[in-house]
Amino acid sequence: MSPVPSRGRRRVGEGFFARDATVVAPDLLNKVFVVDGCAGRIVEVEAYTSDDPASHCYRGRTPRNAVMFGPAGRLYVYFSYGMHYCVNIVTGSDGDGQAVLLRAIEPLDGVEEMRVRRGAVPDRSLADGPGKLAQALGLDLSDDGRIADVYDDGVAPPEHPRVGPRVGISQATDLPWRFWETDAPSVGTFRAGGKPRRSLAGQDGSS
DNA sequence: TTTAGGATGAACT
DNA sequence: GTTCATCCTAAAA
Repeated sequence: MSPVPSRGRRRVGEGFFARDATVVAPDLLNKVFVVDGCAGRIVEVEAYTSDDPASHCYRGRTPRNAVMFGPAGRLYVYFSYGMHYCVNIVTGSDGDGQAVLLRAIEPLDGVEEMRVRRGAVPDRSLADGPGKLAQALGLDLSDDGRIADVYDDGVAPPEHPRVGPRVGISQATDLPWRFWETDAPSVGTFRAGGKPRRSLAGQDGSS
């Protein structure tokens, strides 16, 4: 077993996550998420805070989201739509009820293992969505609450990450708390609601 | 290339 | 009974 990535990668401690989700989220871009020998660079995330109507913890603590109210740096995994899991990393102070949803990663290590779990798909499609990400890394409810392994391999977060409204929710869709890496091939071709506009910054410049 | 709609299980009110 | 932070397939341009 060689997949333990210690050389050249520095583990991100709990202090990193013990900040506001809206701060941690963009800072997580380009970090390396490691699970049981599989690793991927985080290229798309969404922040969820306790003030957020779209967040599971908005209405208070429940058995399902209990982990979110615990200490930062843990995984919050839940089952959604009867078909897939979603992976979050708990942020903020103990008891805050915040998390950052991992939406997409770029496979780095354990690609073969991911492909076994995901099937024969292009690399960029191995984990280019919340559900696929969980499947590729083999995460499920039994991983709820485990310590998140995030590493910094020296690649800084993008200075100007793409920012936009979050996807797939029906509330608070105006909150620009979705961040993604501009050049990541794993992001960009999703469904209508999630696809970034061709020019978020430049706008249409019509006329 | 883009858009639209259906499927599916668990938790919450 | 309703909601849900998604994914996949089909069809059209």
